[in-house]
Amino acid sequence: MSDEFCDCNITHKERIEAVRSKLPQEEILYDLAELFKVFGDTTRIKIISALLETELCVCDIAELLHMSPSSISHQLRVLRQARLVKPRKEGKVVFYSLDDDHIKHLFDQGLEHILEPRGSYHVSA
Amino acid sequence: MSDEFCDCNITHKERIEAVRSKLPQEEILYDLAELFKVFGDTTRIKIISALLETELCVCDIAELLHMSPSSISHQLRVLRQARLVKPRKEGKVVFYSLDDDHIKHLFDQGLEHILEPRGSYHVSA
DNA sequence: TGAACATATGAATAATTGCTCATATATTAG
DNA sequence: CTAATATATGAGCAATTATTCATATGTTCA
Repeated sequence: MSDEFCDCNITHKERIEAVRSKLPQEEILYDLAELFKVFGDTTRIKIISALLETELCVCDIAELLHMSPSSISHQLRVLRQARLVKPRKEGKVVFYSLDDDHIKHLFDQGLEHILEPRGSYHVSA
Repeated sequence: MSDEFCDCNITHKERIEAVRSKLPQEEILYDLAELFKVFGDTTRIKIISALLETELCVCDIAELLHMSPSSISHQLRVLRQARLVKPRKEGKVVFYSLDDDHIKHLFDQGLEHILEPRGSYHVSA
């Protein structure tokens, strides 16, 4: 066969096709990876974690994380574009808060994985 | 004050300290970002999505995703180190499966965010 | 209007990362 | 043991990205 990407002889064609038919659309998986990528940065996770408590302005967050307002603003833009936070303008000040509560669920679900006791495979060996 | 990281005058000290006292430990947040980072790649999300259906060997996955066994093996190592997948050896063949079911919850929670209708802020404007 | 300030953004740079290629390890068959 | 095969891994390269610095935008107050 010419349409092989792996020179192995042992691939289970039926199993592969069964899985392929059940996979979400390419675009969905791409967007999903993009979403997780946004969570996958220490600065942004800290911002999200802080906004889980209360809304904060850009300078509050900068002060909280000991970082420059500029870098925070850059990261808030990423979070905005991912629909994770929303701004509320009050004069010169912009307050940010979380955009919906899926975010808390995602965050907590991640925490559970982090904090759970190690499985047997990883303990031994 | 000398310990300011933001030259703004408007930061709410009390609010910042209140949030700071409630933030998870630095290390927890770091690990959490690392976990999400693992989900934040298209190839790895596809692997996870496939393993949600059934266990697969390295070559199955390579064939499924039209990628080289080498690149899949590299990514499986990342997934292993994050305790997201576990190997099962059968002769020369190594079958991978998901390590626990937090993973499905995380995956589904992410999907919900992706698929939900856009909020009002993002729709208008 | 103009100065001060909070935030946003573009460009540049340093660090990270995913893939490829070459090679190593491990298992099975002969 | 040797050849063949499935997987793992190290080095190198190209692409992505988080931060900094300079500058722009927008709001308030005199």
